[in-house]
Amino acid sequence: MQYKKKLVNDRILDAGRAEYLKNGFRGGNIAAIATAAGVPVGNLYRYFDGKAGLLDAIVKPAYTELPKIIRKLSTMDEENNFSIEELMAVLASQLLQIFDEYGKEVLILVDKCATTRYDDFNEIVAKLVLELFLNKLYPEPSAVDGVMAELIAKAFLSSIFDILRKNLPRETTEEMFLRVLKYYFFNVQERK
Amino acid sequence: MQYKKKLVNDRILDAGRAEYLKNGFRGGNIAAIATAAGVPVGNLYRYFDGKAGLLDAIVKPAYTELPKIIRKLSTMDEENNFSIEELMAVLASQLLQIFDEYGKEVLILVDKCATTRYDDFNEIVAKLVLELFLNKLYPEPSAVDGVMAELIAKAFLSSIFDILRKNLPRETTEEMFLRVLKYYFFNVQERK
Amino acid sequence: MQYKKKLVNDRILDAGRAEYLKNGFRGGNIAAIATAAGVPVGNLYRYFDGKAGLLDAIVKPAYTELPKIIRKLSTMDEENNFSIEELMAVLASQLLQIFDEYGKEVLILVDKCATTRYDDFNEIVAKLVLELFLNKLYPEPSAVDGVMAELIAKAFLSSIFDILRKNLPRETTEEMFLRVLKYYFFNVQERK
Amino acid sequence: MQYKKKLVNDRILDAGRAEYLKNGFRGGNIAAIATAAGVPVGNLYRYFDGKAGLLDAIVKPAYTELPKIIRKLSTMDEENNFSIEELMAVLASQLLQIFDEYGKEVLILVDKCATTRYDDFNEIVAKLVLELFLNKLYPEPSAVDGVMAELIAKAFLSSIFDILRKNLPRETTEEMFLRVLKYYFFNVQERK
DNA sequence: AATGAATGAGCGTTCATTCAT
DNA sequence: GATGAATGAACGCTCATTCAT
Repeated sequence: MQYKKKLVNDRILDAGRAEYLKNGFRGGNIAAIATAAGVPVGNLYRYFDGKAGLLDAIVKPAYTELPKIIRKLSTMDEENNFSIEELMAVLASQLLQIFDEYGKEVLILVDKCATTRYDDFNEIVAKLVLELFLNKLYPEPSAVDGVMAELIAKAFLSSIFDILRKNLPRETTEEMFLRVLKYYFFNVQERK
Repeated sequence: MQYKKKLVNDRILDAGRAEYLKNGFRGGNIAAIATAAGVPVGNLYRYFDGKAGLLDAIVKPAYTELPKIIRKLSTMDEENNFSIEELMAVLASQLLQIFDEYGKEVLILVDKCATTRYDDFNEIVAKLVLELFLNKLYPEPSAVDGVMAELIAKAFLSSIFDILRKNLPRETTEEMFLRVLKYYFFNVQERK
Repeated sequence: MQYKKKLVNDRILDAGRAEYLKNGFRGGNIAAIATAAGVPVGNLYRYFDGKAGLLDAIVKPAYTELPKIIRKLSTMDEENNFSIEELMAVLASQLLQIFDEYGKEVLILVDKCATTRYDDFNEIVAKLVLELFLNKLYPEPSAVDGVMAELIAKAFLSSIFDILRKNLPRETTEEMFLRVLKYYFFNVQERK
Repeated sequence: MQYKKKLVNDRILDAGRAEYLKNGFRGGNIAAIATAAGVPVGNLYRYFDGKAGLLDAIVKPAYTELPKIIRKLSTMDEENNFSIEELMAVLASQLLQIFDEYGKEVLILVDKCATTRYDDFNEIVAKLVLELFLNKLYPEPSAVDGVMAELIAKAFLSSIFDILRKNLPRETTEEMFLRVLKYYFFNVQERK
């Protein structure tokens, strides 16, 4: 029973991921997911706790992992006192790794989870990125600097997610990541 | 009684705006809008052409005006050959004006119009901003430059909309607009 | 007040007649009637007792008059012992007269009063016509003769109403009435 | 479970047929049909495409078959040059057959399909019957003959449908059909 | 008395979820 | 455990009728 379950489980996850990515959580259709997965609706409910439960299963790992990685980077940074260039390089490689594993899930979180319990994902990640760079960008931030830093963090992320959306080859993605990082975080103080 | 109709009309618009902003178009509930407006459902239909018609009434002006203003800026730029600093100043003041009038509406357009006829708003505006700045940022763009320019246009807009979301006092908003413009478009070539 | 009322009253009746004739009672729209009559909806309700009451006002005279006339014909026939030809002539002229006054109303009764209290109109009139002719057509009717007579009465009426629907000039209508009468009631026994 | 689906399907069809026959298409109530069929509303939509789709399922075969049969009769007539008596006999038997299969459906088509896509049924059938008999009734028709022929075709049909409405035993129905045919189409020229 | 805005029950339809087999 | 038919609450919308002005 368990080995069979794994297969069905994955087919449902695949179909759900595709459906939620295409139509969002609200617009997503459980019957369509079941059909795409080749599973009767009733059975889908044996594997997942309904529409919301399936979303959980698809999206929760990415929802917890991405913040975790950025937090780990923060502690690494505190320990090593990275230069901004070093931080950029590490962040780029870490993001790449996450997206290799959770690319679609992240896009669902970013774009398709309005009115779900995940709709704070953007805020959470932006706040973490902000913390990561704030003291490097604005060592003694004014009020306006603080707002700016927040805006930059969000915009940086939205650019990163835009790249992700483009589904480019891995190397191109990597190059774009680095250019974007440079664009956002290089010589920021001179641009005040 | 014209007075009264105007009042009801506005109450419905207000309630609709709030509902769509909170729950999006799909998630928005007509009965809830009617209740919030203090109007029975049926009466709402005397004022607006259903759920979609109400969205039209709320959002169409912003949907047409914002692109129009950017296009006008493009022709002004062609005529006067603005420096990037001049262009930034004019754009900032124009955006401020639009947002004074259509702030919430723009946010609905940006975030809450998936699966409506307005879901191309972000693309349209991004493309126009891109055209506005492309030749100033990358006079002879490479392929990667082109992608970058597109990313920057989108990110710039998302920052602008983030500011809008913050609902800051007008002067602060203005200052943030200018800082953001500077952040995005100043000395870009040196950041390649 | 009373002289004004007459005018408004008639405009509503006209509009209602047209609407019910076009769309039937169920399909008829009170707001459309009010608009066509140049009267606010609310006022229509001061003149008539709603959608059904307006139908009453339009249709009741015809609903009572047409049977009355045929009944009168029956008693005349009993008194004078008309030949079938004479009866046909009198009936034709009487019907013409009724239709001059209640043409549209009869058509509403015939075609557009399904599910109203008038939906027995066809039955009632057919039964009366049947009585009028039965003893002349089948002096000693068998069971099948009785059914036939009923069918003929109904069919005769439907032909009469068809002519009415055509809205031909009065003389043509009259000629058609006579031909139809002749077609239905002449030498019937030889057609058994 | 195919068996079960068939059963539910038929229960809905039965309930729909009864409801449409009683209240017409417009007046028919989907919830009432579902209740009568012992099915929740939602399930009805798994079987039929809504109110209109259910009407289609009930009525379409009759709508296409009855005209088809009359057309086939027309070509048979052209080939064999039937006498009017022969034509009458064939028509009677064909109609009987259709009504055995589609009796109620035809009555819905005749009386209860105003404002649907089937509301031309009476016209279509009348025109076909007219074509079938016109040259036999009035080989060289005058203008008035033409109108008369049309009236007769319609009245004949309404008599046929009246018989159908009576729900008589099959043999009686057959006898009535023949008498009606004889009544309408025998020695017509002598009744001018 | 006149006006037309307000009212809300009722409709056809959808779809996440449950349940009988 | 697997299946997909069954379930019914909830939605957007209509329109005959009422009511405030």
